[in-house]
Amino acid sequence: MSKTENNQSNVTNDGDFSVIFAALGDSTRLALFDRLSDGKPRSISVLSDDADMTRQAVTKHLRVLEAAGLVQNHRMGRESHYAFCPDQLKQARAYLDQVAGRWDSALMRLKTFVEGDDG
Amino acid sequence: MSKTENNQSNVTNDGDFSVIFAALGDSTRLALFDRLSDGKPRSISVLSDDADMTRQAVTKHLRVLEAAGLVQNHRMGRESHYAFCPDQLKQARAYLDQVAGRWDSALMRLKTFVEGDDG
DNA sequence: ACATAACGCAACCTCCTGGTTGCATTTAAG
DNA sequence: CTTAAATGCAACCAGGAGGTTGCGTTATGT
Repeated sequence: MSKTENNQSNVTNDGDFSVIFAALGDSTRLALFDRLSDGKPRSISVLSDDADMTRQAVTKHLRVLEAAGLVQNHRMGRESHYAFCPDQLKQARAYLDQVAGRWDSALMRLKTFVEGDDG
Repeated sequence: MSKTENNQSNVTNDGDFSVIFAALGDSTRLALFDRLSDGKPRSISVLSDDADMTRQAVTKHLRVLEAAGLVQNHRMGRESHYAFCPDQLKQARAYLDQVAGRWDSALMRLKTFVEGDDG
């Protein structure tokens, strides 16, 4: 990815975003994230109750989400509560908007080119 | 994920979205997708030239993107061109918007509750 | 005080993923 | 026609991801 091409991708670091997407790229984790989006923090046990896997597996998934900054963890007494964290979500949305915008303007350029060529 | 809770996630199938996010959840693939977002289709060789891996590896990544519907493939003579495909991107954006919206309205409810409680 | 609920840690296992190599095939170029 | 480019296919490999089990530790509740 260097100089042979008009590289205007302008993305400071794809890597960061790929971490976010990778965290959401598992159906179990996406379901957990989706469930926490109502704002209510939940303990690991509660989140594990209706999952068809072990508490430990859910714990691992929650830690992946936490490492990606999508979720926050607060220990309350003997239980550890995980809560939705919107920052990285906004980042991901902004990135996808940027990519979509690049595509749209490419379409615009093509359209005006064709129209100018035709008319 | 059943009935013990006010499950309004309203997501028909988390799985589909997780496939999209998983496809974007690799820095190499995200870079490829980002690069194709300018609308210009590119051959595998061109896309492999400035990647620090084998053509076969790039091919595999492109196929993952294609399987997720993020990219389209058209064979042109002896070379196969991959082009950006915006549909699934829009889907992913819409989903993230939905989640963010759920979070925002949860915040709103909390805010009005606190204000009503206080004043 | 004691039982138990909620959790962490670590070992372990299996399978998928990212990547490579070698070779065959199709297509363009000279 | 012959050569080289662009790709496909298949086998293979190492490492990581998802998941389980067992056990220890810390709080809660009674």
